[in-house]
Amino acid sequence: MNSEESISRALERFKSVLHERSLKMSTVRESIARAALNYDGHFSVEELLRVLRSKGVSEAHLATVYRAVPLLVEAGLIQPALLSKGDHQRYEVAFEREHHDHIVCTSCGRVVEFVSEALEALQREIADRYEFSLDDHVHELLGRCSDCRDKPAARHS
Amino acid sequence: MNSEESISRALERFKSVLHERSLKMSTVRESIARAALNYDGHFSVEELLRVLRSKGVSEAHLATVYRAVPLLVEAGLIQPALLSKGDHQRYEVAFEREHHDHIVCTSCGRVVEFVSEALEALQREIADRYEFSLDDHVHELLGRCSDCRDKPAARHS
DNA sequence: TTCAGTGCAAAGGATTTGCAACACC
DNA sequence: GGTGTTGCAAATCCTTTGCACTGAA
Repeated sequence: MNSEESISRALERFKSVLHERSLKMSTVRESIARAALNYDGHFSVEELLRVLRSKGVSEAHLATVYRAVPLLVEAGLIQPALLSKGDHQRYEVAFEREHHDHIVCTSCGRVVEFVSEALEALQREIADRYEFSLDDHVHELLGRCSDCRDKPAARHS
Repeated sequence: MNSEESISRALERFKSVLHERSLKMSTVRESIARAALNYDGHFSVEELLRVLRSKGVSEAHLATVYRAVPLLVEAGLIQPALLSKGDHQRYEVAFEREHHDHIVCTSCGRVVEFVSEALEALQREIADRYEFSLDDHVHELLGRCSDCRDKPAARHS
């Protein structure tokens, strides 16, 4: 979810990244970018396509969306998320959003985002200890939320 | 890598988990379990099969290994590892090994395991904060090791 | 006008599944 | 002897690609 101004800046950035690679900003590409930027939550390529279709905004083809997604990632508009969810890769808006990690309920699938500077610091410290320069990390906590604690564990997808 | 005694205990456990599900401990299943337990590092199903074949221990079929792996995971002999490595799922020995996370060099692919009680504690704290019971987590640090810091980033698979 | 973008269909690659023959308990 | 197991091949599922046509700069 983004404000109109934020979306404009994001599209501007997208366009400039495309330019650098001598690629073009097409109508379809822009629709896909907008749909992604407006997506509230974590989406798969298939789900993004569904939104595009439902809004009648565009008749984008599945393959086209698959081709656009890596470009959106490269431009920093979206980023991969929810690695542990077995099925297909999911993404979330990254543009002008602060870094966060996720805690996922394995029973109902609820996802909560959290920010912990202590955690970030600790990770930098660990990377230092092993003489790694830290570029990124994948971090997800898995458990059961307050509503599901009593129910038996059951991995959702 | 495990001692002979550890392997015996692991096979015992495997057998009992199979029993609970009225499944059987076959020769092939045992070979697969042994190969997995002896594997030093992080393996894919395909790689595990390769070891089985090379040792001439067994003519296990790929599909059979795919069928055995979830059972080995359920019995706690192995666990999924290296989620962020795009290609296929990898596993590592879990039986009688202490919990650890990984730091991966995105340039040369080197993987270092680390243990941090502070990190574990912090994760429990965060789960508490959101009223989640913490069952598990996925955590990988990505960066470049001391040998690769100068080289440009290049994701390995 | 010239590359790049798109739709479509077909290819890929990892994993799964149906089924008949086979092996444990 | 009766189940569960295995090999094999075919089927899936997500994702990628080749190609002829369309579109943006």
